[in-house]
Amino acid sequence: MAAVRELDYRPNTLAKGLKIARSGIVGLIVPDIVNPFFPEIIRGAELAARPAGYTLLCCNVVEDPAREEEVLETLLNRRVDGVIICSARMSDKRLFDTVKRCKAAVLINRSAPKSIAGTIEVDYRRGMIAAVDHLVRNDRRHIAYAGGHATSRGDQQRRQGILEALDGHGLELVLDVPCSPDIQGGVAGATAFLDSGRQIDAIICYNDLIAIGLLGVLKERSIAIPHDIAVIGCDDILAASLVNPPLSTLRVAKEDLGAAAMRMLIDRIDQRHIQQGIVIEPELVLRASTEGP
Amino acid sequence: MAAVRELDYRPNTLAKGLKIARSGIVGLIVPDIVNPFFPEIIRGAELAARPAGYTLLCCNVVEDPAREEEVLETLLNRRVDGVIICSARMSDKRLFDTVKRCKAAVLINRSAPKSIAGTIEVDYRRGMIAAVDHLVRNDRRHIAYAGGHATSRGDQQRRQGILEALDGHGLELVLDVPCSPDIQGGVAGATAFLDSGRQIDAIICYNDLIAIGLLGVLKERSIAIPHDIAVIGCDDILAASLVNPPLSTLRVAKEDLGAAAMRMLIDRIDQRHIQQGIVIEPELVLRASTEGP
DNA sequence: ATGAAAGCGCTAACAG
DNA sequence: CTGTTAGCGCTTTCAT
Repeated sequence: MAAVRELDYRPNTLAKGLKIARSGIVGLIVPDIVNPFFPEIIRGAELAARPAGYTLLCCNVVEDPAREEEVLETLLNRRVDGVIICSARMSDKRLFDTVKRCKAAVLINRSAPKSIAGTIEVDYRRGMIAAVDHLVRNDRRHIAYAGGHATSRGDQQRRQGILEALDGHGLELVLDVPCSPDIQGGVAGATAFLDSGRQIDAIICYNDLIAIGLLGVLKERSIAIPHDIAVIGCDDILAASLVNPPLSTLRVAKEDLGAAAMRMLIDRIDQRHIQQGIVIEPELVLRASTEGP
Repeated sequence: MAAVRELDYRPNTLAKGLKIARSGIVGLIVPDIVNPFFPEIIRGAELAARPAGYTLLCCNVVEDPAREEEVLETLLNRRVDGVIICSARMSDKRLFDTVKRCKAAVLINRSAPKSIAGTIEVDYRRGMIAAVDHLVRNDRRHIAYAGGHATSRGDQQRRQGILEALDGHGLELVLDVPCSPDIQGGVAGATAFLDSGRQIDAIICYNDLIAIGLLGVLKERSIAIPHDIAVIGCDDILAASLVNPPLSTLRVAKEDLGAAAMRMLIDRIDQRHIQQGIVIEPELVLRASTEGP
């Protein structure tokens, strides 16, 4: 102990990791760290990781599937003890093949055989049913969807919920436009809606960023919200409550989501497969971009 | 090569790191990943790190100096090749002592002897002088400051610029209230301003989150912005342009900042100390929370 | 050119 | 209970 102080000795975590075959690092892959949805997940995950002695290595893949694979490969070579992947865009086959090589894995918003990875999914289907029901209750009949990437599992679930609910009301989806999941995507989407010439009185968006971009264009074109067109987003990011008019949205407990994913991952690392899959219910938050309940 | 395929061999980065005494990991410490200022820095840093073969290990210290030290220690034990620290809150002594043990380090918004660490600083002093000048030019005479943590170097620089500019106009700072650098901090700050009973016609905020929280309270109390009180934020986060009224602010090139820090760090890792310190000039962005120029 | 061997710093197993 | 040793998987040096 005297020598420790004398030489300012620090244990070398690398060497320790090599010996005990555990790096003490868990990876977290997110599509875009600049999208405010993900930092809260990261924070939840990190808050759960540190007390358990793990360091969180979070990687941003800037919405690029090739980079997603490359990053996952890097993490595996670093012998991370486990990996959490948010909204993976890879094909099932490639994803499962790679993830199988991990000691432990948890997928957020993607399903997988429980032997390969634990899963945490937001029930966007149910959430979107609530959103559509609310719109129809307020006499909206011409509903459009500003969707996300086709490769996104969450996008498919949202669409499924929307179609199902519309069907229940004897309605059809007026328009379905894929958008990149950011403000620019919403701007482009809005233009596509307006240029289509179709009658639209409500737009549901894949996420709040798209909704915010859309809102900007509609206001510019002097379209009254919600009078002419009601808008609903998804995620409930900070900006959703701040824009004008404030945005109705599906709130997702993002920090809880991250923490739950991390706890599940640690359970799997320790070979305790207590819970195999968790489903989180989003909550419909009504603000001025749709009329009251 | 046949065997490589056969056995699905993957090089063990840990073992390699142990041998060559380079982990290939660079650390990035940010005070709060949920504050939209930082994800853009992270992205810039990551985008610069990957082509150079480094993996970015980004750590969130949730505005807690104790955790800041703990995290830095963890990174050192992992033998990271270098560290970038954003807005470090530690005392000079502790910070320098720890950072000295790194192979390479870069500090963002904190100064240090160039032998210990490279630095990237935003010239908040100059930025705030521009902000005050603009307010005074529009006949604001009773200016208050919603500041940040006293331990923040950036806070001191902002205050210095404000005081200097006010002095040049023969004015004094009406009120100086420290706020936690988030929306709640702005809400608390607004209450403190209003309860002070002092006459105030402009408020400059440490960052946009504080300004946004403040804006909410002012609107609630039916105070007209900018007519009664002008508000200026700092950072130009996404939400700044979206709130009502849109927020005037000091724009900082966040992604560039992160990328510049990473390039400087890599230079230092490679023993090329090309640039020792960089100063970034913020840009005054005028929106409706202050009157036009 | 290709191959053998030493050793990075740690832990776990074993001997004293 | 303390002390020694082998070996984790890689790179680098040295001998063939």
